[in-house]
Amino acid sequence: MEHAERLLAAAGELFYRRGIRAVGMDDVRAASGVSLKRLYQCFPSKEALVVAYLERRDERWMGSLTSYVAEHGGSAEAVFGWLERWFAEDGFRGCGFVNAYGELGATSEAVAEVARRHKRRLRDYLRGLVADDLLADQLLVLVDGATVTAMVDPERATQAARAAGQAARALMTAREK
Amino acid sequence: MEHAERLLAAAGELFYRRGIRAVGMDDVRAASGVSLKRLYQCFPSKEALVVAYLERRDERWMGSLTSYVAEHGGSAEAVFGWLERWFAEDGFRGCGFVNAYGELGATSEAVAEVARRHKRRLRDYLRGLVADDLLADQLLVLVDGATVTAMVDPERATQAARAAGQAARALMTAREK
DNA sequence: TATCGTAGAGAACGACCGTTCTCCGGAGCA
DNA sequence: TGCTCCGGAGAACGGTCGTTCTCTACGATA
Repeated sequence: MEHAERLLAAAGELFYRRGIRAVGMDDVRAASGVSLKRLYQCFPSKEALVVAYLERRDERWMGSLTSYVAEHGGSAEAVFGWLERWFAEDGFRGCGFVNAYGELGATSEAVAEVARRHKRRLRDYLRGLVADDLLADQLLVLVDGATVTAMVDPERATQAARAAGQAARALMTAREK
Repeated sequence: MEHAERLLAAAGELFYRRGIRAVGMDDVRAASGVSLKRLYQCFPSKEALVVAYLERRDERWMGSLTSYVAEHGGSAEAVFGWLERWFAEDGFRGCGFVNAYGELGATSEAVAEVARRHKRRLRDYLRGLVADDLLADQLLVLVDGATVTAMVDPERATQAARAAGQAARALMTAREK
Protein backbone atom coordinates (compact mmCIF):
# COMPACT_ATOMS: atom_id res chain seq x y z
CA MET A 1 0.00 0.00 0.00
CA GLU A 2 1.12 3.45 -0.77
CA HIS A 3 2.74 5.50 1.94
CA ALA A 4 0.33 8.41 1.69
CA GLU A 5 -2.59 6.09 2.27
CA ARG A 6 -1.01 4.47 5.33
CA LEU A 7 -0.25 7.92 6.69
CA LEU A 8 -3.77 9.16 6.10
CA ALA A 9 -5.29 6.08 7.69
CA ALA A 10 -3.18 6.46 10.83
CA ALA A 11 -3.51 10.24 11.02
CA GLY A 12 -7.26 10.07 10.45
CA GLU A 13 -7.77 7.69 13.31
CA LEU A 14 -5.56 9.68 15.68
CA PHE A 15 -6.82 13.14 14.74
CA TYR A 16 -10.44 12.13 15.01
CA ARG A 17 -10.12 10.25 18.28
CA ARG A 18 -7.83 12.54 20.25
CA GLY A 19 -8.18 15.92 18.59
CA ILE A 20 -5.67 17.35 16.16
CA ARG A 21 -3.36 19.33 18.39
CA ALA A 22 -3.11 16.41 20.78
CA VAL A 23 -1.45 14.32 18.07
CA GLY A 24 2.19 14.91 17.19
CA MET A 25 3.83 14.11 13.89
CA ASP A 26 5.82 11.45 15.70
CA ASP A 27 2.60 9.78 16.81
CA VAL A 28 1.54 9.60 13.16
CA ARG A 29 4.90 8.14 12.24
CA ALA A 30 4.68 5.50 14.96
CA ALA A 31 1.10 4.53 14.12
CA SER A 32 1.69 4.36 10.38
CA GLY A 33 5.13 2.77 10.37
CA VAL A 34 6.24 5.34 7.80
CA SER A 35 9.47 7.18 8.46
CA LEU A 36 9.42 10.84 9.36
CA LYS A 37 11.44 11.69 6.27
CA ARG A 38 8.89 10.14 3.98
CA LEU A 39 6.04 11.65 5.94
CA TYR A 40 7.39 15.10 5.12
CA GLN A 41 7.90 14.05 1.50
CA CYS A 42 4.21 13.14 1.23
CA PHE A 43 2.90 16.07 3.26
CA PRO A 44 5.16 19.10 3.59
CA SER A 45 3.63 20.27 6.88
CA LYS A 46 1.21 19.21 9.55
CA GLU A 47 -1.39 21.57 8.17
CA ALA A 48 -1.16 19.83 4.79
CA LEU A 49 -1.66 16.49 6.51
CA VAL A 50 -4.66 17.84 8.40
CA VAL A 51 -6.26 19.20 5.24
CA ALA A 52 -5.67 15.89 3.45
CA TYR A 53 -7.18 14.06 6.43
CA LEU A 54 -10.30 16.20 6.24
CA GLU A 55 -10.63 15.80 2.49
CA ARG A 56 -10.35 12.06 2.77
CA ARG A 57 -12.82 12.05 5.60
CA ASP A 58 -15.27 14.09 3.54
CA GLU A 59 -15.07 11.61 0.67
CA ARG A 60 -15.52 8.55 2.85
CA TRP A 61 -18.17 10.02 5.10
CA MET A 62 -20.28 11.32 2.25
CA GLY A 63 -19.75 8.08 0.36
CA SER A 64 -20.95 6.01 3.28
CA LEU A 65 -24.00 8.19 3.83
CA THR A 66 -25.06 8.41 0.21
CA SER A 67 -24.68 4.71 -0.51
CA TYR A 68 -26.64 3.82 2.63
CA VAL A 69 -29.43 6.18 1.66
CA ALA A 70 -29.46 4.85 -1.90
CA GLU A 71 -29.78 1.31 -0.57
CA HIS A 72 -32.65 2.31 1.70
CA GLY A 73 -35.02 3.80 -0.80
CA GLY A 74 -33.32 7.15 -1.35
CA SER A 75 -35.55 9.04 1.02
CA ALA A 76 -34.37 11.69 3.45
CA GLU A 77 -35.61 9.57 6.33
CA ALA A 78 -32.88 7.05 5.63
CA VAL A 79 -30.31 9.71 6.54
CA PHE A 80 -31.34 9.38 10.17
CA GLY A 81 -31.15 5.62 10.11
CA TRP A 82 -27.59 6.01 8.92
CA LEU A 83 -26.93 8.54 11.68
CA GLU A 84 -28.18 6.16 14.34
CA ARG A 85 -25.82 3.48 13.07
CA TRP A 86 -22.92 5.94 12.91
CA PHE A 87 -23.48 7.16 16.46
CA ALA A 88 -23.26 3.59 17.72
CA GLU A 89 -19.93 2.92 16.03
CA ASP A 90 -16.92 2.32 18.20
CA GLY A 91 -14.87 5.45 18.64
CA PHE A 92 -17.61 7.81 17.45
CA ARG A 93 -16.67 11.30 18.53
CA GLY A 94 -18.91 13.69 16.66
CA CYS A 95 -18.33 15.50 13.41
CA GLY A 96 -14.65 15.60 12.51
CA PHE A 97 -15.16 18.85 10.61
CA VAL A 98 -16.89 20.66 13.43
CA ASN A 99 -14.21 19.49 15.84
CA ALA A 100 -11.43 20.57 13.49
CA TYR A 101 -13.11 23.92 12.93
CA GLY A 102 -13.49 24.56 16.65
CA GLU A 103 -9.88 23.66 17.26
CA LEU A 104 -8.15 25.23 14.27
CA GLY A 105 -10.70 27.32 12.37
CA ALA A 106 -9.52 30.51 14.02
CA THR A 107 -5.87 29.73 13.23
CA SER A 108 -5.90 28.03 9.85
CA GLU A 109 -7.97 29.37 7.00
CA ALA A 110 -7.30 26.18 5.04
CA VAL A 111 -8.95 24.07 7.74
CA ALA A 112 -11.88 26.46 7.98
CA GLU A 113 -12.32 26.29 4.22
CA VAL A 114 -12.39 22.52 3.97
CA ALA A 115 -14.89 22.29 6.83
CA ARG A 116 -17.12 24.83 5.15
CA ARG A 117 -16.88 22.96 1.86
CA HIS A 118 -17.90 19.73 3.56
CA LYS A 119 -20.97 21.29 5.12
CA ARG A 120 -21.99 22.83 1.81
CA ARG A 121 -21.54 19.52 0.05
CA LEU A 122 -23.71 17.87 2.66
CA ARG A 123 -26.38 20.52 2.28
CA ASP A 124 -26.32 20.16 -1.50
CA TYR A 125 -26.79 16.43 -1.15
CA LEU A 126 -29.72 16.88 1.24
CA ARG A 127 -31.18 19.46 -1.11
CA GLY A 128 -31.36 16.75 -3.74
CA LEU A 129 -33.40 14.54 -1.42
CA VAL A 130 -36.18 17.02 -0.65
CA ALA A 131 -38.43 19.44 -2.38
CA ASP A 132 -37.21 22.87 -1.34
CA ASP A 133 -34.41 24.89 0.17
CA LEU A 134 -35.95 25.51 3.56
CA LEU A 135 -36.37 21.80 4.12
CA ALA A 136 -32.78 21.18 3.10
CA ASP A 137 -31.59 23.76 5.64
CA GLN A 138 -33.72 22.12 8.28
CA LEU A 139 -32.39 18.67 7.52
CA LEU A 140 -28.83 19.96 7.78
CA VAL A 141 -29.60 21.51 11.13
CA LEU A 142 -31.15 18.28 12.36
CA VAL A 143 -28.19 16.20 11.23
CA ASP A 144 -25.60 18.46 12.84
CA GLY A 145 -27.64 18.93 15.97
CA ALA A 146 -28.13 15.22 16.49
CA THR A 147 -24.41 14.69 15.92
CA VAL A 148 -23.49 17.24 18.57
CA THR A 149 -25.87 15.74 21.10
CA ALA A 150 -24.57 12.25 20.36
CA MET A 151 -20.98 13.36 20.84
CA VAL A 152 -21.36 15.28 24.08
CA ASP A 153 -23.83 12.90 25.70
CA PRO A 154 -23.41 9.42 24.21
CA GLU A 155 -26.13 7.96 26.41
CA ARG A 156 -28.64 10.01 24.47
CA ALA A 157 -27.15 9.33 21.05
CA THR A 158 -29.77 7.04 19.58
CA GLN A 159 -32.50 9.07 21.26
CA ALA A 160 -31.17 12.15 19.47
CA ALA A 161 -31.01 10.38 16.12
CA ARG A 162 -34.59 9.19 16.45
CA ALA A 163 -35.90 12.54 17.63
CA ALA A 164 -34.23 14.19 14.65
CA GLY A 165 -35.59 11.58 12.28
CA GLN A 166 -39.09 12.00 13.63
CA ALA A 167 -38.76 15.76 13.24
CA ALA A 168 -37.63 15.33 9.64
CA ARG A 169 -40.62 13.10 8.88
CA ALA A 170 -43.01 15.56 10.46
CA LEU A 171 -41.57 18.51 8.56
CA MET A 172 -41.68 16.65 5.27
CA THR A 173 -45.27 15.50 5.57
CA ALA A 174 -46.32 18.97 6.70
CA ARG A 175 -44.68 20.39 3.59
CA GLU A 176 -46.41 18.00 1.24
CA LYS A 177 -49.81 19.49 1.85
CA MET B 1 -11.29 38.50 44.85
CA GLU B 2 -11.49 40.57 41.75
CA HIS B 3 -8.41 38.92 40.34
CA ALA B 4 -10.28 35.73 39.56
CA GLU B 5 -12.91 37.70 37.71
CA ARG B 6 -10.37 39.60 35.64
CA LEU B 7 -8.67 36.31 34.82
CA LEU B 8 -11.90 34.64 33.84
CA ALA B 9 -12.93 37.56 31.65
CA ALA B 10 -9.63 37.54 29.78
CA ALA B 11 -9.37 33.76 29.57
CA GLY B 12 -12.98 33.43 28.44
CA GLU B 13 -12.49 35.83 25.56
CA LEU B 14 -9.23 34.20 24.46
CA PHE B 15 -10.33 30.58 24.85
CA TYR B 16 -13.55 31.14 22.99
CA ARG B 17 -12.09 33.13 20.14
CA ARG B 18 -8.90 31.22 19.44
CA GLY B 19 -9.50 27.77 20.86
CA ILE B 20 -8.17 26.59 24.18
CA ARG B 21 -4.89 24.99 23.26
CA ALA B 22 -3.97 27.99 21.13
CA VAL B 23 -3.94 30.18 24.26
CA GLY B 24 -1.02 30.01 26.66
CA MET B 25 -1.09 30.90 30.32
CA ASP B 26 1.16 33.83 29.49
CA ASP B 27 -1.44 35.14 27.05
CA VAL B 28 -4.00 35.06 29.85
CA ARG B 29 -1.59 36.91 32.12
CA ALA B 30 -0.92 39.59 29.50
CA ALA B 31 -4.59 40.08 28.66
CA SER B 32 -5.74 40.19 32.28
CA GLY B 33 -2.87 42.19 33.76
CA VAL B 34 -2.69 39.70 36.61
CA SER B 35 0.70 38.28 37.49
CA LEU B 36 1.48 34.67 36.73
CA LYS B 37 2.02 33.95 40.39
CA ARG B 38 -1.45 35.10 41.30
CA LEU B 39 -2.94 33.34 38.33
CA TYR B 40 -1.65 30.06 39.75
CA GLN B 41 -2.92 31.04 43.20
CA CYS B 42 -6.41 31.50 41.83
CA PHE B 43 -6.34 28.50 39.48
CA PRO B 44 -3.80 25.79 40.24
CA SER B 45 -3.60 24.55 36.66
CA LYS B 46 -4.70 25.40 33.18
CA GLU B 47 -7.32 22.69 33.35
CA ALA B 48 -8.82 24.33 36.44
CA LEU B 49 -8.94 27.64 34.58
CA VAL B 50 -10.60 25.99 31.61
CA VAL B 51 -13.24 24.35 33.79
CA ALA B 52 -13.92 27.65 35.55
CA TYR B 53 -14.20 29.37 32.17
CA LEU B 54 -16.78 26.84 31.03
CA GLU B 55 -18.77 27.07 34.23
CA ARG B 56 -18.87 30.84 34.01
CA ARG B 57 -19.83 30.63 30.37
CA ASP B 58 -22.65 28.24 31.21
CA GLU B 59 -24.07 30.63 33.79
CA ARG B 60 -23.89 33.67 31.56
CA TRP B 61 -25.07 31.94 28.41
CA MET B 62 -28.05 30.30 30.08
CA GLY B 63 -28.81 33.53 31.90
CA SER B 64 -28.85 35.53 28.69
CA LEU B 65 -31.04 32.99 26.92
CA THR B 66 -33.56 32.53 29.72
CA SER B 67 -34.00 36.22 30.41
CA TYR B 68 -34.48 36.96 26.71
CA VAL B 69 -37.09 34.22 26.42
CA ALA B 70 -38.84 35.43 29.56
CA GLU B 71 -39.00 38.95 28.12
CA HIS B 72 -40.43 37.65 24.85
CA GLY B 73 -43.44 35.78 26.08
CA GLY B 74 -41.74 32.69 27.43
CA SER B 75 -42.43 30.59 24.37
CA ALA B 76 -39.98 28.20 22.79
CA GLU B 77 -40.08 30.22 19.59
CA ALA B 78 -38.28 33.04 21.34
CA VAL B 79 -35.28 30.76 21.74
CA PHE B 80 -34.63 31.05 18.04
CA GLY B 81 -34.96 34.80 18.06
CA TRP B 82 -32.27 34.83 20.70
CA LEU B 83 -30.16 32.50 18.60
CA GLU B 84 -30.39 34.78 15.59
CA ARG B 85 -29.19 37.70 17.68
CA TRP B 86 -26.38 35.62 19.19
CA PHE B 87 -25.15 34.44 15.79
CA ALA B 88 -24.85 38.06 14.67
CA GLU B 89 -22.72 39.08 17.62
CA ASP B 90 -19.17 40.14 16.98
CA GLY B 91 -16.77 37.30 17.58
CA PHE B 92 -19.42 34.58 17.52
CA ARG B 93 -17.65 31.27 17.04
CA GLY B 94 -20.17 28.56 17.80
CA CYS B 95 -20.86 26.74 21.04
CA GLY B 96 -17.97 27.07 23.46
CA PHE B 97 -18.84 23.74 25.03
CA VAL B 98 -18.91 21.81 21.79
CA ASN B 99 -15.62 23.38 20.78
CA ALA B 100 -14.06 22.58 24.14
CA TYR B 101 -15.36 19.03 24.00
CA GLY B 102 -13.98 18.48 20.53
CA GLU B 103 -10.62 19.84 21.53
CA LEU B 104 -10.21 18.41 25.02
CA GLY B 105 -13.03 15.96 25.66
CA ALA B 106 -10.86 12.98 24.79
CA THR B 107 -8.07 14.18 27.09
CA SER B 108 -9.79 15.78 30.06
CA GLU B 109 -12.71 14.09 31.75
CA ALA B 110 -13.39 17.29 33.71
CA VAL B 111 -13.94 19.25 30.50
CA ALA B 112 -16.14 16.51 29.05
CA GLU B 113 -18.18 16.53 32.24
CA VAL B 114 -18.85 20.25 32.33
CA ALA B 115 -19.84 20.25 28.65
CA ARG B 116 -22.24 17.39 29.26
CA ARG B 117 -23.73 19.19 32.26
CA HIS B 118 -24.28 22.30 30.19
CA LYS B 119 -26.13 20.42 27.47
CA ARG B 120 -28.29 18.67 30.04
CA ARG B 121 -29.09 21.94 31.72
CA LEU B 122 -30.09 23.40 28.38
CA ARG B 123 -32.26 20.42 27.62
CA ASP B 124 -33.93 20.66 31.02
CA TYR B 125 -34.68 24.30 30.39
CA LEU B 126 -36.18 23.56 26.98
CA ARG B 127 -38.18 20.75 28.54
CA GLY B 128 -39.84 23.35 30.71
CA LEU B 129 -40.91 25.33 27.67
CA VAL B 130 -42.69 22.55 25.83
CA ALA B 131 -45.16 19.82 26.47
CA ASP B 132 -43.21 16.59 26.16
CA ASP B 133 -39.78 14.98 26.11
CA LEU B 134 -39.60 14.29 22.40
CA LEU B 135 -40.19 17.92 21.59
CA ALA B 136 -37.51 18.96 24.06
CA ASP B 137 -35.02 16.64 22.41
CA GLN B 138 -35.95 18.07 19.04
CA LEU B 139 -35.54 21.64 20.21
CA LEU B 140 -32.11 20.82 21.59
CA VAL B 141 -31.10 19.27 18.28
CA LEU B 142 -32.37 22.32 16.40
CA VAL B 143 -30.49 24.71 18.67
CA ASP B 144 -27.21 22.85 18.43
CA GLY B 145 -27.56 22.22 14.72
CA ALA B 146 -28.25 25.86 13.94
CA THR B 147 -25.26 26.84 16.08
CA VAL B 148 -22.96 24.50 14.18
CA THR B 149 -24.14 25.78 10.81
CA ALA B 150 -23.76 29.37 11.95
CA MET B 151 -20.21 28.74 13.14
CA VAL B 152 -18.87 26.89 10.12
CA ASP B 153 -20.66 28.98 7.50
CA PRO B 154 -21.38 32.44 8.93
CA GLU B 155 -23.03 33.61 5.71
CA ARG B 156 -25.85 31.18 6.42
CA ALA B 157 -26.11 31.95 10.11
CA THR B 158 -29.40 33.85 10.23
CA GLN B 159 -30.81 31.55 7.57
CA ALA B 160 -30.03 28.61 9.83
CA ALA B 161 -31.58 30.29 12.87
CA ARG B 162 -34.78 31.01 10.96
CA ALA B 163 -34.99 27.56 9.41
CA ALA B 164 -34.60 26.05 12.88
CA GLY B 165 -37.20 28.41 14.33
CA GLN B 166 -39.64 27.57 11.58
CA ALA B 167 -39.05 23.87 12.19
CA ALA B 168 -39.68 24.35 15.89
CA ARG B 169 -42.96 26.14 15.23
CA ALA B 170 -44.08 23.45 12.80
CA LEU B 171 -43.24 20.67 15.23
CA MET B 172 -45.04 22.40 18.09
CA THR B 173 -48.25 23.10 16.21
CA ALA B 174 -48.26 19.57 14.82
CA ARG B 175 -47.98 18.27 18.39
CA GLU B 176 -50.88 20.34 19.66
CA LYS B 177 -53.42 18.49 17.63
C1' DT C 1 15.06 52.92 61.34
C1' DA C 2 15.27 47.96 61.04
C1' DT C 3 12.80 43.92 59.98
C1' DC C 4 9.58 41.11 58.00
C1' DG C 5 6.15 39.48 54.79
C1' DT C 6 4.29 39.99 50.35
C1' DA C 7 3.67 40.58 45.57
C1' DG C 8 5.11 41.39 40.90
C1' DA C 9 8.29 40.81 36.96
C1' DG C 10 10.25 37.76 34.55
C1' DA C 11 14.01 34.20 34.28
C1' DA C 12 14.41 29.36 34.59
C1' DC C 13 13.14 24.59 33.86
C1' DG C 14 11.75 20.44 31.83
C1' DA C 15 8.82 18.62 28.52
C1' DC C 16 7.14 18.45 24.01
C1' DC C 17 6.38 19.75 19.11
C1' DG C 18 7.18 20.63 14.15
C1' DT C 19 10.79 20.31 11.21
C1' DT C 20 15.47 19.34 9.52
C1' DC C 21 19.76 16.96 9.52
C1' DT C 22 23.19 13.33 10.20
C1' DC C 23 24.61 8.93 10.03
C1' DC C 24 24.54 4.28 8.68
C1' DG C 25 23.37 -0.05 6.33
C1' DG C 26 21.97 -2.27 2.35
C1' DA C 27 20.67 -2.70 -2.73
C1' DG C 28 22.16 -2.12 -7.34
C1' DC C 29 25.83 -2.06 -10.53
C1' DA C 30 30.46 -2.26 -12.70
C1' DT D 1 35.18 -6.03 -4.38
C1' DG D 2 34.47 -1.27 -4.44
C1' DC D 3 31.42 2.61 -5.36
C1' DT D 4 27.19 5.10 -5.33
C1' DC D 5 22.62 6.11 -4.15
C1' DC D 6 18.56 5.67 -1.29
C1' DG D 7 15.77 5.23 2.64
C1' DG D 8 15.19 4.59 7.57
C1' DA D 9 16.21 5.58 12.42
C1' DG D 10 16.53 8.81 15.32
C1' DA D 11 19.35 12.83 17.04
C1' DA D 12 19.31 17.72 16.75
C1' DC D 13 17.34 22.37 16.61
C1' DG D 14 14.63 26.20 17.62
C1' DG D 15 10.47 27.37 19.58
C1' DT D 16 6.57 27.16 22.79
C1' DC D 17 4.12 25.68 26.79
C1' DG D 18 2.80 24.82 31.64
C1' DT D 19 4.71 25.52 35.86
C1' DT D 20 8.04 26.99 39.42
C1' DC D 21 11.65 29.82 41.28
C1' DT D 22 14.48 33.93 42.12
C1' DC D 23 15.17 38.53 42.88
C1' DT D 24 13.82 42.88 43.95
C1' DA D 25 10.87 46.69 45.62
C1' DC D 26 7.68 48.14 48.85
C1' DG D 27 4.42 48.67 52.77
C1' DA D 28 3.35 47.62 57.48
C1' DT D 29 4.80 47.12 62.13
C1' DA D 30 7.60 47.70 66.28
